[in-house]
Amino acid sequence: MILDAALAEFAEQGYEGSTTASIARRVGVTQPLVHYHFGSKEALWRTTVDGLFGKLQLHLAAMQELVTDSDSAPGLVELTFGFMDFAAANPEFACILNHEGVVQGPRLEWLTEYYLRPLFERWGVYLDDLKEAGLVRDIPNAYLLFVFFGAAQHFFHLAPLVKSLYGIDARSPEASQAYTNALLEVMLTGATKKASDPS
Amino acid sequence: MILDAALAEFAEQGYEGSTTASIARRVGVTQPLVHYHFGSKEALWRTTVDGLFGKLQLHLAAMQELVTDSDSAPGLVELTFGFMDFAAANPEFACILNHEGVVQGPRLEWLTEYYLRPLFERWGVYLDDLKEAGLVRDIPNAYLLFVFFGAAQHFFHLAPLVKSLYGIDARSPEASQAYTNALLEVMLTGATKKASDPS
DNA sequence: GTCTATAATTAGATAGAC
DNA sequence: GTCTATCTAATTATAGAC
Repeated sequence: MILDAALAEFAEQGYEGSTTASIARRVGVTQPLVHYHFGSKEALWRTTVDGLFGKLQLHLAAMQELVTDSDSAPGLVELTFGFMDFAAANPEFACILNHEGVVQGPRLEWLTEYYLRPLFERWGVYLDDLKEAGLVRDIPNAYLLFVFFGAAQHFFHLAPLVKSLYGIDARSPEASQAYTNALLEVMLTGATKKASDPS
Repeated sequence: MILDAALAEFAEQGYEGSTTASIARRVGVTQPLVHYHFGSKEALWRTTVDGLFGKLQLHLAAMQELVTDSDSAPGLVELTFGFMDFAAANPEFACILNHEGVVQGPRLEWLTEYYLRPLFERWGVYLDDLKEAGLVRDIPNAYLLFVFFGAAQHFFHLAPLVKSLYGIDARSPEASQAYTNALLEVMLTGATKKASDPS
């Protein structure tokens, strides 16, 4: 499938570093075929990203169905767990965001407008509710979300670096689960040991 | 200065996406001049990264001089503050790591061996000490450090995305300081509000 | 749909004048 | 040291056969 190869290539190399010839080589077809199907490199990139965010939206919608409560706390938990789940299973998501988020330009504007702003605003509404209820600290959403967002993605995004440093396969189910637990523990209660903790 | 332009280009575009012609254009010189000074694109990349990590090491050494205590806690605090300081002032650091950390290869191996493993091991020694002293939770260093590392870099690394989403200039001194405070608060005590907190 | 052939442009790198 | 000129290979994209 050309789109799978394109996702892998764009995730690893970024838009500028990717070539339609290399994408074609991954699938074992010729380079002009990529243009026949998608028109241009730019159009291929958009179709690829559309597919990725479509997958995220489907994943989040499936999780959100389980939440019937009108309260914000379960909504935030499901959104957060759902996102971490997705980020662990689809490291290309973090890779593409980390490539595109560093330079202003039409691709970033498009990503923000269509996909990222709605996602962050959904999170923001939950957080505002929970701050008002006195359950979450009074830290601006931009900071709170980037702390979570950065920590949630880094481990999976930089899987080859994790492997090189610690010999851990960050994309294995065991490591994913363990990292998710560690992150949520730190996000909820901090990394320091409290007097009330079990020794 | 060619090296400054190279750092900006490699940070924004990654190695594959960067061109020696574009780097030359940033400084207003011709493309062959880049080769005259550095020999090849690969050699230019290494010289650029050497300079960046050299700057980090100088920065950390200057901070560490202030720590005379043999205890681990002040050492960890200085290393952590020093790193965040540096990451905020040099967002290219995070950009380059996020480009190179996603694909196995000679550049990543070189980065890990020469610069990243020593840095992470230094952090690890402090953390092990503090875990033994019962001050830090019993979470593997790989997880603990990637939570911090990811959160610490994300905000500065994705400054254009932060701008696009929240209108905040992540690289301004005020935002840097506020984000650093927020991150340390969450890392130390979590994002949830405790009964003991002031209302 | 998938291929071969190829056009137009751009890449990294070298030679040689000043 | 910095330039112009240039080589070779690779890039996006199109035309046309099957």
